[in-house]
Amino acid sequence: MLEHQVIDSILRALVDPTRRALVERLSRSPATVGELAAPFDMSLAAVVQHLQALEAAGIIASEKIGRVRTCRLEPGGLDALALWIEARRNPAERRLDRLAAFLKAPESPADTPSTQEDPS
Amino acid sequence: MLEHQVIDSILRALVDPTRRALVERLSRSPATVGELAAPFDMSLAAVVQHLQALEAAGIIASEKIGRVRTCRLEPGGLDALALWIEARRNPAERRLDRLAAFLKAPESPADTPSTQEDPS
DNA sequence: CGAATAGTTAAGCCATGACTTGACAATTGA
DNA sequence: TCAATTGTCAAGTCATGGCTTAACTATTCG
Repeated sequence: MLEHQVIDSILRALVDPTRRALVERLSRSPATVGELAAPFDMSLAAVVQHLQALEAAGIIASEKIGRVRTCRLEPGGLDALALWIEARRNPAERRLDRLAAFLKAPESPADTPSTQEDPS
Repeated sequence: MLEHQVIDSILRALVDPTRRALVERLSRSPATVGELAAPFDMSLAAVVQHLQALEAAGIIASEKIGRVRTCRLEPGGLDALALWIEARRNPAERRLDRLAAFLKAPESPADTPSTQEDPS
């Protein structure tokens, strides 16, 4: 998945106030779907849909034991967005993007454009 | 404006890919509306609307000289979101929220609930 | 087993947001 | 002054996203 799309899904997840509240709740401790839904004035199904969006974005993870699903915050789930922001904060630090790309490169360090280029 | 709403408007601004591209462009250097619109396959009016959303969110600023408007990135425009993310990254640092609130408190440091409470 | 619990999925409704077009305003150059 | 440039505003169209209800699955308890 391209970094660009990762950031897109994170932002689409966080733009909803209910999902932000869920993230804030989970930043304190893990919780079950029922516990997470309780404070909200909406159906359980709606909360489940929000949780699915957060999980698809890699912001939370969950495990189902028996009939109960427990959700927790995914540690590095917001890193991509934090890096994007930091890169725009000070343009001089836009190298951070390359660093991030390098750090999570899968294989073949030979095909990276790196610093030298355009030998035409 | 409450911090909660600031974060909301920042996220609503950044969730659109076109507006993110505009921010990325402006993170390199200021530019006029026409220059900003050029790379996009959409009407100038649409780009203007995007720029208004970014400015309303405090992410960019602009100044009109003659008939040309020049836009630039607003230095601290993403700070509120960056702080929110940082606070969720490590729950132990959720004190950052209080710190941020304190630093931009207008007056009357007497009405802050602070740490002690519920003397019932 | 049978009923209650906990969650999941699907379908549909409705508000919001992104884009278009067209009319308009204001500045600048010939 | 007239025309081109640069942007702005308003109204309307269309797709997307958030919520609901209803039907359904899977687990636990009596």
